[in-house]
Amino acid sequence: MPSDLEAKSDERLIWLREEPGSRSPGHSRVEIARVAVELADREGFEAVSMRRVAQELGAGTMTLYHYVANKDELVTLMADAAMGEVLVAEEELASGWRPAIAAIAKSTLSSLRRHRWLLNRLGDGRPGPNKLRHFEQSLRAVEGTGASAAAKLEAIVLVDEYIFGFAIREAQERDERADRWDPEVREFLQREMDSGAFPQASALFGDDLDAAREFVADVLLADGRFERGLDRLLDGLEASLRT
Amino acid sequence: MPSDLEAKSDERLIWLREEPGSRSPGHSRVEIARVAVELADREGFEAVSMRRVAQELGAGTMTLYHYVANKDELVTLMADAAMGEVLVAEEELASGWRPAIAAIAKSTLSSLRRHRWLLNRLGDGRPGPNKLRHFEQSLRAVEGTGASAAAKLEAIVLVDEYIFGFAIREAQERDERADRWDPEVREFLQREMDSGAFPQASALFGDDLDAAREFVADVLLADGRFERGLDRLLDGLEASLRT
DNA sequence: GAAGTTGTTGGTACGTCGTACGATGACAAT
DNA sequence: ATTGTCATCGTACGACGTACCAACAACTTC
Repeated sequence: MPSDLEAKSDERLIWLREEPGSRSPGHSRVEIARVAVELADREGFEAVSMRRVAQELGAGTMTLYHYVANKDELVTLMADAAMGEVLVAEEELASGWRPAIAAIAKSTLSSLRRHRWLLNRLGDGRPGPNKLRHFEQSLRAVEGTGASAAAKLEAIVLVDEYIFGFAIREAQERDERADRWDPEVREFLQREMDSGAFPQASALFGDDLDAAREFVADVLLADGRFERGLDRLLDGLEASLRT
Repeated sequence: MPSDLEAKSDERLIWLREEPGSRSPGHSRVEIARVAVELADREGFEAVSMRRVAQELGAGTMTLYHYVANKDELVTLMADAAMGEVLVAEEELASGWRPAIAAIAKSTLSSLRRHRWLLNRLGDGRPGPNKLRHFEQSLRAVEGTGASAAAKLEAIVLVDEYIFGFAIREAQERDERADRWDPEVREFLQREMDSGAFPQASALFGDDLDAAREFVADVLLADGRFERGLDRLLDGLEASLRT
């Protein structure tokens, strides 16, 4: 019933199976993951097929299955590789919980920006080594607050949720702007506005839809919007930690 | 480069093409969307194939293509149908901006809960009629604040982002709990904790991983966590609106 | 009525995908 | 040399989205 894999799995979790290596294999999981991530970054997630990744590696398709049980595990590897990039330098953690959390948050966001395909895979939260490391860092960041375990956990999760939400909306907005304000969409919106059914939206947008589009993009992609929202969240958290 | 459709499209946007109807067709877009949504809710998003939806409808596969140009449009229809459910009753909007926004937010969350597959499609923000209606409602909700257009927009988006983030994390958590705390994952975590590389996490979790798992789920799935986070956000917004 | 037009249906087929199966080659131990 | 096992990957199967087109049905025009 859960949308994901039905788990045939007499197989063990990938993190518990060590990768082949006894007789000098030609590849490795990290190499495969790296190639797959590069491919996804370059040509989009839907370009990542077993055949294509194998080709990119200069190997036969089925060779991949010696390193990975199925495609889902490949994606798990990719996601964990990306998670490895969000770890921040140790010094960043030393300067109080707010800057520390902010640093981790910004690093997470920039990883999500680099790897947009991650956004589609946010739903499946299988923890991997790098996700654990990230979690550990987050805990270190809030160590000094003296808050309860539950409060710490909730704070970390709340910030993560904000990051995901922001990244999704931002990517969406960027796509829309990159599509150069598709005339079809424009026509649709124009018609809807003219119908009179959306007085508030019409008032907000004015009569010039193009200008309105520009305005929306400017607001949503404005520099510092992420930091501003994060600050609001941290303000709320700080207040609730003090009580 | 954007991961989505390369837009062959001499075709027009689905909302600008009226659906077939001149000679009493056997189906309709809303019917198709309804069936597809039910199927996705029941058996997960990956069960939604053109063949399967057609079968569910008692029609031939290719018949669908008379109502819809391709699968992507079917999904667009599904997403907009789900958006229709987030509209709230008019009275909810009358009682001040905070309760109004909160009502809309809760309605949005419950739609995301009913249709988990929506979470995977959050990235593609093609606006449909129901999304416009939802946006209009949100604007009505903040109408009384007297804030600038940009501030209103930013506020609405910020709340939406929180909702998405929350829904994603919650679904993840629910899945993990529903999988009955997979012994493989448990073994992996146990090993990592024992490695000594995660002192903070170890301290937080204690030595009983099962109890720790329960604790985390309790915190993250606690009643009212959504409302609490939302309140924090609205507090921040309220403060920033006043200045 | 008949004939023509055109909306509606869906069968067949092609190229893609994930991957099961099993043949082949390469190395290490005997 | 022989054997066993690791590593590679060709072939094939059943799913998928959908292009193409033949068939049918309903309305229009005479």
